[in-house]
Amino acid sequence: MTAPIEPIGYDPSAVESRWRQRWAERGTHRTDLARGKDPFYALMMFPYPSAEGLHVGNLFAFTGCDIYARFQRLQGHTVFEPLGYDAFGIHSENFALKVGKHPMQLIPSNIANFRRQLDRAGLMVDWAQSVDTTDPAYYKWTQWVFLQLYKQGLAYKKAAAVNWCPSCKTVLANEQVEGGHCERCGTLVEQRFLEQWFFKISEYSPRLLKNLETLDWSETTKQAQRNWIGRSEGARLRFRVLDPLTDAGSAAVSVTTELKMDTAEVEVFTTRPDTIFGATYLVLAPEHPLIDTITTPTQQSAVDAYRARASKQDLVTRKTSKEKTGEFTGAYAANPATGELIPIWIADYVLMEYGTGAIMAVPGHDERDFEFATAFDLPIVRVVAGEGQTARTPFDGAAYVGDGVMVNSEEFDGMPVAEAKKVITEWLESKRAGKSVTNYRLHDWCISRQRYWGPPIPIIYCDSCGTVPVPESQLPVVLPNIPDFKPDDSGISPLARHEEWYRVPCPSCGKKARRETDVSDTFLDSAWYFLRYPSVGRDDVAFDAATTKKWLPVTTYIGGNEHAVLHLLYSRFITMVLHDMKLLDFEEPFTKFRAHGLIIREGAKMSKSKGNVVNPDEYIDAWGADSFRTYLMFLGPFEEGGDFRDSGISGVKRFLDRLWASVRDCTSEGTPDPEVMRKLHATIKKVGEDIPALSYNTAIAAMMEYMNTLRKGERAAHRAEVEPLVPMVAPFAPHITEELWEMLGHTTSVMDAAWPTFDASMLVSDTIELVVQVGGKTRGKLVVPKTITQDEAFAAAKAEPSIGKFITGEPKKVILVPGRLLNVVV
RNA sequence: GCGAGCGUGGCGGAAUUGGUAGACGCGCAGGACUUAGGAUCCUGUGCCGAAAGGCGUGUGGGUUCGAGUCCCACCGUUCGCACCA
Repeated sequence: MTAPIEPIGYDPSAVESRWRQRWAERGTHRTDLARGKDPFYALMMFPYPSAEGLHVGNLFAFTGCDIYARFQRLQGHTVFEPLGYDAFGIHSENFALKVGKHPMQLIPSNIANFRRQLDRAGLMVDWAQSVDTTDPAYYKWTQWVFLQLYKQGLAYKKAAAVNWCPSCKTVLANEQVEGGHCERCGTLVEQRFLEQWFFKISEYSPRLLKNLETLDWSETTKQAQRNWIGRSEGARLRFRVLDPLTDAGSAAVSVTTELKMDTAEVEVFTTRPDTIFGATYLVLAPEHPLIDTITTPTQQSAVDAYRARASKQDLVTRKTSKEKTGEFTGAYAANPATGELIPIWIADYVLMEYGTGAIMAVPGHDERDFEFATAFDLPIVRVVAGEGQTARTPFDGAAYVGDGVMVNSEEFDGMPVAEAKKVITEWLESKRAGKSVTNYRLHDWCISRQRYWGPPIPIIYCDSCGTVPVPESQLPVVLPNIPDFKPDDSGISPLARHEEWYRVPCPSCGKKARRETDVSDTFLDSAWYFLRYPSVGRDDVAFDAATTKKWLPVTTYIGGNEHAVLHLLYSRFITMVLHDMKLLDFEEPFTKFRAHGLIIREGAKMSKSKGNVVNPDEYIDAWGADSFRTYLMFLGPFEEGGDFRDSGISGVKRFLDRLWASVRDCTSEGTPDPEVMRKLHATIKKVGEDIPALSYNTAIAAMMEYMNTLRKGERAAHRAEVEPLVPMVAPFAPHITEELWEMLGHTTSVMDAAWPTFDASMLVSDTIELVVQVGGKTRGKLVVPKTITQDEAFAAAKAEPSIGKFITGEPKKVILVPGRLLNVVV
């Protein structure tokens, strides 16, 4: 980096340390939660306190939020701006494993380091209301949240697949699987079924989707949630399985009469019920429970082998590999539309967790089915004809997925696809072969982690009473400090190795029982933390009713779009559940959400391997926090991020130096310059509009522009010209502006000053600069009265030689845009 | 593959409803003050051209008196999601 040889202008380190101290002494950043008027809850996503310390990305986000919050305070709101630490989870645990330290040792020192760095950044954070998710006083209530869901029947246990490393004998998160191999030992990862706790978030799909319409959120974030929830309309259709022993191969069998009532049925979900006449086979997911019943003896061993292979494959590669594999079960089902027998296959391109885990394959009109049918030589029938196609148009190596009319579909031939969807579904419904349904992609939230570094799930298993929730009075279930927190070859959860911990009496019958040894997902810690901040200190409740009513929902939430889906969706879900329990009077936690951009450097993402990581400490040492903050906001639109360059920061420092000098040298004698005052009012207006729109870069540019006007030709500013600028700069550069505010004779914090108001009458002028175009090309400009008419403007343009010379002959047309422009068409 | 966004000087980036393209900053050039300047201040700075003038917002079309902005096609790039039936 290019550090300055010596700081010029004002000395940031002296000013900044002085004000940090005064803020602490005076409690400038404390929020009067009980009595504050006009509450404004400005929330930023809390960080994971890594050992590397604060990242510029964190600081960029926090500064952006802080500016917004400070602006709201200057507007007269009582602002609450809390910050805490999201310190549980696999990141901390993996790092602890790597450096061979215990997370219980590591996290407090990481937090202390973060706090030191955050303090230097000049954030208006009320540290008295902080949270640390690893503090038992916090996770007591995380466990309480779990119990509320359990009470509502929204927490349940079921077996689900996890990535399993047979060599490390441990569960791996998806990000620990690299190309199907364990990132630690390189062994091929398998999947394994474990009993895990789930939250029924899928029940809330329609509400989570519908409420999005009412939220003031970044459109990209809303769209990401919509995609994730994945609503699709279609139908569930039932296919009767024929008894393979009696009917296999006899394609002429009439399906309607000869079937017994107890015959198995395959239910599929499809968004294209219209193509039922083209369904030439069925496919079940390898995990489908019906496979055992329907597979014929001759196919049994092949099917078993395929299922074994599918289960060996790890979850990541299975989902990304596009190659079609499968196996025939030997069984057939009847197509309810055609009555024909179609074979039932199994293949891993069908996912058990979506829809019904089974599909009807329409190879003519679905690319995946087409690939599969081609690979296994299954029949492909056209049932939709597009423009210029007929029932007999051959497929040119690909499925036809476009629009068109039905063909080869008996009485539905000629019907447009959209209409056929409806009509054919109704027809199938009347035949009791299906019904129209809305399906959601969103599946239940697995909150179990077979790990150490998280809050223990507050459940006890008793041989007599079964699953017993830990009574709320016994919370927290404290995570024990065990030295062997590593997942090792002994089995599943590290806590499961500690009998002295998991052996407890049953809370209901007192007999010997056993604790749940899994911990909960980090996303649960962060799904409710915003409820806790205002109620920190209350040991008796998770959140105080009156305080919550006053301060929530969160007024504005600012954070990274990497959490657009999971964190934000989980927070919404938990809030809805608590709302339904009448514990909250709102069901959406974040009224307004804005996603900030990403800071890159020299066009590339910052990463240790590229060696382009910016250490905020260095820059704050060299330039001061005020310059650093302002520079971060100046380098691009906040919502898009920007390119960090060492060279750019000097311009911002110069701006603050010039502000300093202007205040120091300002005079109260004489009168302010009217032109400067006009510019001042225009600047007040512009900055006051830009900040709430998060257009920080243009707000700073406007203030710089004003500074140029103010000091043009080395003039000394009048006090009235420069004083209003101080609170305007304050959100960006809080330390220096406190100092300047004091220099101007004020005894209270600049944050308790009012945002300057602008006088709209100052902005209007009697004359305007009229741009004159001839034939659409700009040829000059004229200073004219605002009320000029078209004829007058034309005459004036013609009279001006530098413009008039382009007006040759009679104009075809003259256009006046009042107050702006005159275009003469020749 | 699907979805969303973005392509503007040497660089980061500005541009109401279509109405002076390049604000602001960096860099660069010239000057002032200086023993000195990598500090500070002032002036200039899209490209070509001596000038007049011409050309310019990824490419090619279109609408319009007028397009960075609107429409169509394409190219490049970034970020999500990814066999979701």
